[in-house]
Amino acid sequence: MSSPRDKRRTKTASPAPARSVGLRDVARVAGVSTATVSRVINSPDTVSEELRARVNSVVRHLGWVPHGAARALATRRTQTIGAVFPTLTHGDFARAIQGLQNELSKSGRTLLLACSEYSPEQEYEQVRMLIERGVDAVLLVGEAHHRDLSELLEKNHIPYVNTFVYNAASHGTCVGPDNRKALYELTRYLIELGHRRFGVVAQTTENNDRAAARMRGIREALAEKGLAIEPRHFVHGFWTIQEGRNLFRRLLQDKPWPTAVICGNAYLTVGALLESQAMGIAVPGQMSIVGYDDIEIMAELPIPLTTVRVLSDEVGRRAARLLIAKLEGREIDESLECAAEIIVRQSSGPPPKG
Amino acid sequence: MSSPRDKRRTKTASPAPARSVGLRDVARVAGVSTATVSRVINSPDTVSEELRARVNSVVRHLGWVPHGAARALATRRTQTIGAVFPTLTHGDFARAIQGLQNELSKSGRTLLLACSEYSPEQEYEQVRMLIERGVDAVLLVGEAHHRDLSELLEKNHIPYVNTFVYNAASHGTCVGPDNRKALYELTRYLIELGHRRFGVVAQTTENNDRAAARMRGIREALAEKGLAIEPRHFVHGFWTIQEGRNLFRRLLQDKPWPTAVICGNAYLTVGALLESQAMGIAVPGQMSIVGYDDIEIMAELPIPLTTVRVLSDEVGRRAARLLIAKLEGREIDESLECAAEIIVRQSSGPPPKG
DNA sequence: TTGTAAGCGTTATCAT
DNA sequence: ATGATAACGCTTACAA
Repeated sequence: MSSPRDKRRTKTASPAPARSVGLRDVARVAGVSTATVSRVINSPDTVSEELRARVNSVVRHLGWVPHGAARALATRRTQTIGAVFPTLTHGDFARAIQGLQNELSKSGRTLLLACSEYSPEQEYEQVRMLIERGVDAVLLVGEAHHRDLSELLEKNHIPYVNTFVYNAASHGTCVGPDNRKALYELTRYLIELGHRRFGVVAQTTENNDRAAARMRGIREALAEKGLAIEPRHFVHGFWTIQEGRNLFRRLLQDKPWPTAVICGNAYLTVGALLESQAMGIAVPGQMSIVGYDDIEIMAELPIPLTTVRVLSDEVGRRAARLLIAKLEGREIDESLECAAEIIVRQSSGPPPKG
Repeated sequence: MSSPRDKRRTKTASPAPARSVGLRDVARVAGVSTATVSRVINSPDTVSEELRARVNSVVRHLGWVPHGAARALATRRTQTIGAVFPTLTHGDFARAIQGLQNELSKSGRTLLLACSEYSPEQEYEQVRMLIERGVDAVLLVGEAHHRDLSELLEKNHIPYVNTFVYNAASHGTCVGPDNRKALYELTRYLIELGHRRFGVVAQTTENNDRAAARMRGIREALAEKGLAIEPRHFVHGFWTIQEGRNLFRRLLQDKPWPTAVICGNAYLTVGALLESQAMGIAVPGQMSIVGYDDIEIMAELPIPLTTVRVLSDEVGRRAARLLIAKLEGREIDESLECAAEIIVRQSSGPPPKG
């Protein structure tokens, strides 16, 4: 008498690791069908009290861990979402990842992480790989991507979200601050303090539409008052503290100096301030220095820095909720625009007289 | 005439997303068997030039992306490795993740990320979930885990590695610096400068065996000279810059002050230095302040900080290589101990006279 | 070199 | 409420 189950283990002998306990074993030991075991796991309330208890006890006893790939194959869902960040060491992305992770784990989902190194090609490749790994949805940074990326995602029916960007035109696909508006307002704040001569220490805008939008905000606010940044007062490069120092020094090669210097990110800002102190410049008496993004050190330096605070972990969290909503076919009611709040500290003030 | 292929799509109509192109479609369009398509992907050189070209072109044309779960089910490998970090925002872990990621992607592997929030229970649960997700191997931080964790991993034949720890006794399972030795040597360095009265600003050692090992290193070095830390000169807490400031201030409540203060991590050190400056203490003239771990700001502050540099991204990279070697049944020849180098900057010097 | 078909460990349909 | 069994989309003996 050969039951259908005996079919297993007839031929195959893959070089892969020895198989361990499976749902089938649980079913056999518990004396129920595989369907019942599956139900106990996935919809316990459709199974009688008694069987549920029996199966659960066998599961624990045998130490069975369901095989995700098999489940994924059957359900065509992995409960995994993928994210591609330009870099992982930048403070705001790290915080976003933490928030994302937190929110996902609430619904038993996991994060599959990839890194584009600010290259659209690499971003495309990473997304492809994530899709191959079966992610249910994808989180991206920015809204400028490889030209084939959206097609790739749509062909595969993968919901996605662009983070750290927001503008009304793209509502529903973006979660983040409105970069342009944030720096528009920061610049207005400085103009209202009386500043007219501005310097900018920026990170390169190549493959970084967030940084580009921020530059736009600055320029628009200035243009409204008939102002502009002199070319020699616009310097840009990488984004470390070191680079901030170097760029700041370059900015001040010739007089007259700008009375206000806007920096493109937290690290550049810290660098600029430290260099200004090394050069003996009085901040804000002689010059105001402001930044974008808020990392802890900015508030702790001897001259605490005025900056724009974005709650990056909130960006991650909201992006997660948006993706989950999309997966469940729900509409989302919460706002997708994240506040970008100007935190005025001691590094900004009116320009020097005369 | 009904070919066996016609069996598909008889019953099932899952609520899951519409299926898209599959290997079967590629095979059909290219006029070859499914086996051939599979071979073109996995061992191209066993297929004739002609078919290979034809299949590849159909793959591109149809935009087929192989289904990872199906492949994982068949091969029992996911090419994914899991990592559980206590937190993701701490600088050294972020760098390790970056290194890990980098090294994994070289061999087409991906990182599945989880976070334990310094809780052994949560770590255990996260590992369980990673196993369920089918990770081929697991990276952990530290070597003190939930009591059932190693059994869980071993029962499931999952290779793993403990990172950010190293001691000769556990060679082969650990990749990282020898925390005890690193702080033993840092303390020796201070003793040799002439310091006798030490203060420690530590992060809590609860669920953090790395921090505990570092404390041991300090105490051993002191004990060798018949020295010890006065209880009131040992303060500990969380690990932010803020906390560093607070703890430092508490440390100096009564005189006589320690002449050397050792901090448990980079953020605490920065906080301690900033607070010392706010208090008008001369560093290093009046007091030396040293730290553990090296983040960029430490080198850039007005008084650059002496600290222990650990190449965290190298920890991530080596851990990845070790895991891959284990998966491939290879022995690894490179060292698993990562250097912990004392970087002497300006914050340390001889104690004040008298 | 290429094709056939069994099997990977689940879920879900259908019947009971 | 439970059981039998056909998918899920791929890999890989084994046969040709």
